[in-house]
Amino acid sequence: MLARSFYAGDAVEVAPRLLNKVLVRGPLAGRVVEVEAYRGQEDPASHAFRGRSKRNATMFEGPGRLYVYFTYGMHWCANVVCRPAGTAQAVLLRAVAPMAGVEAMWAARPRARRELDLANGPAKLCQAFAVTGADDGADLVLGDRSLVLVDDGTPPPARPGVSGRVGITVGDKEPWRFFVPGDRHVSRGPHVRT
DNA sequence: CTTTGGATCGTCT
DNA sequence: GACGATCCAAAGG
Repeated sequence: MLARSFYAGDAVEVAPRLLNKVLVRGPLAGRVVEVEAYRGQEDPASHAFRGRSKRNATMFEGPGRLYVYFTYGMHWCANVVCRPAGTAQAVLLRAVAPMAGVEAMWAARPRARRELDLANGPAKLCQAFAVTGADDGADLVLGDRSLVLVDDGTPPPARPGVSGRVGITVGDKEPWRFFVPGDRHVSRGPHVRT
C-alpha cells in the first residue's frame, strides 16, 4: 500500500511515477500502463479549471483520493488526486494490464472480445473494476471500498512513453500523457516511444 | 487494419 | 441548450 506522500506533487511529476504500480480491488488486480496529468486551475482541459463544483469536489480534497466522474451519459472514469486540499490536480488512470481476477473482468465487460480490450481505456478499466460514482472520494491510502494501489517491486519505466492527451480539444498539445512503452494494453493513441 | 456515427444524460452556460 | 478526459458496432480498404 502506497503512502500518502507518494501521491503528493505536481500531476506531471506524479503521473509517470504511477506507471507499473498495481491497482487492486479485492481479487481484482491490474498493472497501470497509461495515465494522464490534469493540472487544475492551470489547465484548460481540467475539470477544475474553472474552480470547484459539485462534480469535481473530490479533486480539492487532498492527495490519495480517487476522483470518479461520469461522462458521455454512460461512462465512469477514475483519477488519483495529487494536490493538497484547496487546490486541484489529478492523474487520470487510462489503462491497466489485467493481472488477477481476469474471469470477473470478462464478466464485467461482456462486450470485450480480447483480453487486451478488458481495461485499455479509462471507462473500460472502471467497468472491469466495477468503479462507479459510489467510489468517488475513496481514500486509496486507507483502502476505502477495497481500493488500493500497491508497489509489487516493478519500477516505473526508466524512460516512459510521452504524448499529448487523448480525447480533449484544448490543451491537447501538452505532453502530459505517459505510458509503458510497447505495452499492448495501452489505449488508443501512441503505444511506442518515438 | 481505419474511419464514422450513434448512444445517452449530468453538468455548466 | 450544448457538450463532453468514451466506447462500440458497422462499413470500407
